[in-house]
Amino acid sequence: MSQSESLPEPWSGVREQLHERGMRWTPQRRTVIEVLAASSGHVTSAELIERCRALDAQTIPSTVYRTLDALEQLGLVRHGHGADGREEFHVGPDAEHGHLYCADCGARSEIRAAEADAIVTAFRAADGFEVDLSHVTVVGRCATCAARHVAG
Amino acid sequence: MSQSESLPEPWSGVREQLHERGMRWTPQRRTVIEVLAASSGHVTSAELIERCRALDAQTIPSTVYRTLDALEQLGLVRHGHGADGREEFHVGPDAEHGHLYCADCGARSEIRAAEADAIVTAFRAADGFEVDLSHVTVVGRCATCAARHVAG
DNA sequence: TGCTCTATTGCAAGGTCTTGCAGTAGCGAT
DNA sequence: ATCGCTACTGCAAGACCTTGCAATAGAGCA
Repeated sequence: MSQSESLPEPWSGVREQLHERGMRWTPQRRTVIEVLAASSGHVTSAELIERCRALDAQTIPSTVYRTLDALEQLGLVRHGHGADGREEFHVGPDAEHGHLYCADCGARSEIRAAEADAIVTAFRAADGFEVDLSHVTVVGRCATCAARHVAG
Repeated sequence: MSQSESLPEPWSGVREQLHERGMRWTPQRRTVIEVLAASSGHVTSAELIERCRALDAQTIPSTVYRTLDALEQLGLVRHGHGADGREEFHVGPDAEHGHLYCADCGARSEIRAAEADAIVTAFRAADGFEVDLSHVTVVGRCATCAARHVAG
């Protein structure tokens, strides 16, 4: 009863969502979810683990990874790989977007709808391939660095 | 003088290319290059290391990684990240292509020129961003699996 | 409340990849 | 042929991530 379900959307119903799938609500999962609820945008696994440890010093990395897998099955987070290939999580229900990474200056930005459409459409038309955008990081050179490179 | 430079193109001139950059020709590098010369398409770091060990049991992983970095500076190989984020190398001078990976059946294929152009053009037009295609692995569902998913 | 079933946890081991450092050995010059 | 400079190697430590297994503890039910 002292179930202070103080979690903000879209997390308030996680417990029920887990139960519907025969999964369990545990203190460890609660810790991970609290961290996710306080995060926005992208987070690397390492950051997540570190923040969990701040809430609960006993946090075990493998448990965090497995919890994230579980949450991904519920569609509450999505994982992708950053420019260096390390895992990275997108938080939130509308986390469907890819990333751009400038190999020169390290700038990161999100792929916008127009470009996203261009990609999805190109592959669908040619191969019937359905792209999972959220999983993609496109590497290259941003406008500024590309210009400097040509000029210099 | 018994320099049996029996390496096939584009490897025959590596030694000179290294020297031009103030880099050195060592037995370890020769081993890595022999392995690369005998490879085609894509290879993971792990495969590369294993094959090097077959030629020279003393092979040290970190040396292989560093050699690959050096060769990448010469433009002889390019690295990218597979669907699981692990490193993967493209061998050859025309290694400029990305990959498609089906998350359902695991099928892999290369991104063809038409789609590649669509991507490059979309980003250039919108942001002035110059995409490095060889570094990209696009994850999603191939035509077959997408159809099965809709039908099932 | 107490019991059973089994999803999860904690741990340990293993694979991948990076980094710093001291010693080694290419390579150009003498 | 020898010497000096410094790029490279080998090693060790460490970060990141996965997997198998025995023990633990949620959840529903009597």
